[in-house]
Amino acid sequence: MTKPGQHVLSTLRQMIASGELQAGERVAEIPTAERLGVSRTPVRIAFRALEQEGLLEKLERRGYRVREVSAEEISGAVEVRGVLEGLAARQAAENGLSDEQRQGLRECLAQGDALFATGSITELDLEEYHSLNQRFHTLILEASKNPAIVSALSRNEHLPFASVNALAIDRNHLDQEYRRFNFAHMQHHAAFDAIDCGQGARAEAIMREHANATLRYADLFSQAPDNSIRVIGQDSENKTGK
Amino acid sequence: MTKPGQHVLSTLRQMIASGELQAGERVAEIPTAERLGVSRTPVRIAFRALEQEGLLEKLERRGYRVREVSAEEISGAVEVRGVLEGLAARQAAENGLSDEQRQGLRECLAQGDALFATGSITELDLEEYHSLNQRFHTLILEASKNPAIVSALSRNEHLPFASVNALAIDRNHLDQEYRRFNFAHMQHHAAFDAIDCGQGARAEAIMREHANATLRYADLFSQAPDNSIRVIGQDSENKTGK
DNA sequence: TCATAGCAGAATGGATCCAATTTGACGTCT
DNA sequence: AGACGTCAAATTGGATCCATTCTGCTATGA
Repeated sequence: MTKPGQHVLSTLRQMIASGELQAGERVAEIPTAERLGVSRTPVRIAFRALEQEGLLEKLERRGYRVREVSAEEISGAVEVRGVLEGLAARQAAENGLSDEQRQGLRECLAQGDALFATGSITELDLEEYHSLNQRFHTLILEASKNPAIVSALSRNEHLPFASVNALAIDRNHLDQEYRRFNFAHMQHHAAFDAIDCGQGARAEAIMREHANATLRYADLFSQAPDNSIRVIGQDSENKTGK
Repeated sequence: MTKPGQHVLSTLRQMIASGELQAGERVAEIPTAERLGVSRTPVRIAFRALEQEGLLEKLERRGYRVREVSAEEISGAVEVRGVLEGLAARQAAENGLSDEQRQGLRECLAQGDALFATGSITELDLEEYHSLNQRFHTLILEASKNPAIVSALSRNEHLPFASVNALAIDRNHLDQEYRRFNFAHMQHHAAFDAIDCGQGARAEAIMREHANATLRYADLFSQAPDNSIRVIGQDSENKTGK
């Protein structure tokens, strides 16, 4: 923990993503500070940042609340991600890839090929493919040489992805997940091909559609959010309907 | 000043946009706090926010520095704005406009028509058109019903727009500005027509190209030989090449 | 019995205090 | 003369303290 401030921020992010802080739950500075063993100052900073990221919403004079993300919001964010990564792919195609960028993308594709070669996939492989996927997308963003895309995306990075990534892997239907990720991987191949050939419009179209692959489609939207407002603290059993 | 914290933030933003804090200049918490007559706490919060907005960059253990925005960065941000507003226009076309949205957009167009009807334009008119323009764009973003677009855009709101909007009006060539804004206004008409007819793809294409109208094109990039963008203000004679 | 006023508790926002770390300079040694 | 080590100044980061304000309950009066 070389940077305690950043540590508080990422810890809270993780607590939200993991569901330790449930959607709709109220969070206050003092209990959170005590819980994490730090002072109120870094917590205050972190709350502001998390509000910016869309993970918290401010209740005037009553602290913050973990935002509930609706299905529409997620699909809207996915669409935003689609056009931005589409733009990135187009600009990457127009700029041309450097040798190391091409190399990095090819490695991602090859490692993915190896993963899917067996015809089945384990839970562990999914984790590995996930990091592979992240790397591929990051490389395309870099290749666009447009930092504004990253900025615009960083807002959505946690809102849809923290929710979707935690949710989107259905470990009870690994065969179904296999097909979904295999399809996404094929889109990666197509996107790389288009970028490497300098086909900007095609690369854009592929990446734009590809964003939808981060969803499990209708399957995703079946969770009922709890509308009750609770304050986190030591007495969480005291959350009776009051 | 009901919200001093917000006040500090917007004051600093204004100081950067107006050039009172020059690009590349270092800013520290204590002098800034004394200058604004507040404590270090709100300044610290504001610096974090300004860093997020891309107006400041952090120097490790040495405070912050006002970022210099390159021409490439601005054109990249404009392109991001283009695809996002294009997406908004398409979704607005797909969703259909509500009666009041249609009414609001038509009012913007009519007021713009009145402004341009005389065939010439004064500096005052430019200010008015500017607010008109803002309203039009905001209405389209609202009509998209996709808050993620606004989120993604808010990051870019200050970086390119604070610079470009202040920059982009060349008060010495109002006739040229007239033609430029007239063209932009025609694009507004076209965009509204496409949205109102439910032509999503056409609306998207128009708004996407329209983003470039926020630039003075090549003219913009010929003023700063060092690639840095300067803000025109009251003391524009002090812009010696240094 | 219901409504209103007042009071206590709680929570944020800002100010100040303390600690840790880095920068830059100065002096000395090789 | 140059380089290295040490020291002081400055600056951020975290912790604590005080003021303000909002909420919710309670008590009293109609």
